[in-house]
Amino acid sequence: MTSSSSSGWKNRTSNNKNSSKTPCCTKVGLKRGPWTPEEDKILSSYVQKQGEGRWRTLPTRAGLLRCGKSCRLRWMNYLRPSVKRGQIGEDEEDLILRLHRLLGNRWSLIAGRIPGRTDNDIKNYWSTYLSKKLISQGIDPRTHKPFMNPNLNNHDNQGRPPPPPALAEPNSIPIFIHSSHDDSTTSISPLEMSFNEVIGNDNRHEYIKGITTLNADQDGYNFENSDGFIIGSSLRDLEQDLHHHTEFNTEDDVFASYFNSFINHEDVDVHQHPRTAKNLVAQLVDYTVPVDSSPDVTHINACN
DNA sequence: AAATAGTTCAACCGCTATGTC
DNA sequence: TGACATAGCGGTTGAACTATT
Repeated sequence: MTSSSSSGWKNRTSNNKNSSKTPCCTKVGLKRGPWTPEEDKILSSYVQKQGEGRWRTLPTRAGLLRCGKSCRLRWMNYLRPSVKRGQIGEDEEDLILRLHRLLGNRWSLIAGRIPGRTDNDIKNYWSTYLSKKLISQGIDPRTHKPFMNPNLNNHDNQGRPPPPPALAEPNSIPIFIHSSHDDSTTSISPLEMSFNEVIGNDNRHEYIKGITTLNADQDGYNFENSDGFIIGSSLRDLEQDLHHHTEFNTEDDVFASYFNSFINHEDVDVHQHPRTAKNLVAQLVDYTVPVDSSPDVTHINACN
């Protein structure tokens, strides 16, 4: 649907619950509702010439009868050349699911990791399609875990029970993994995280060693995998991501300390707080690894 | 063919974070 | 340090569209 084809946008000003706050678009003479192709053209050419920003005064400068907020939204969500239109692909859907499991409804952060998609796109796709898909699989879209209360698993209108809960997704962000029988670590520049996961039973100690690298410095970080995705854009984002999503909130100080050591390329003694270290690495190494099944951390070390 | 129900998604709102003075 | 402006976020709305009865 293109907004420019619609015409009946109702003025909702009179319906505002809080009438003491005046929405910016209620100013007399300012237009609301769907944008026309002419308005799009004016806004596009103005922003391409003058650049983004100063949205409040942009409408006057550009000759648009819109509020700045509306102009910004139209540009960011629709007119920007980098905005990708069309169907969301399987790979994008998979990434949205995994990022949502980690980040929750933080649409902007999720969108920031999916080139060309806006937060509005992701949000709409989630609420109209993905959340329903998870529910139909017996998975709670808020927690990404199977519904605990069987009453929530509604039978369909023909009395059939819902399908069984989906198994955990396979690790779909490949990282470099090799088998090893020793737990020594190998340096990988510029920063290495290592983990060992015991497989087999107690009598058969076999380790899978996973190694990945995170290029981080004071200006930012990137975490690239073989899918070609670069996850993350700024150090602050990463810090916020991790702090908001650690399930060990009571250990925030330890977590912060580990994290600071990590970004400062300092060695960390993981044995004092193994659970927090495990959580940190689980979050860093692979967005798809649930904390419950994340591997045991044996080492976090800096290398130059 | 018409009525109704359900879905989609652009655009809105209120609120918060951040920057500037 | 506080006031104000601005940018950006997540939640919500509702017209347009599509499917079903």
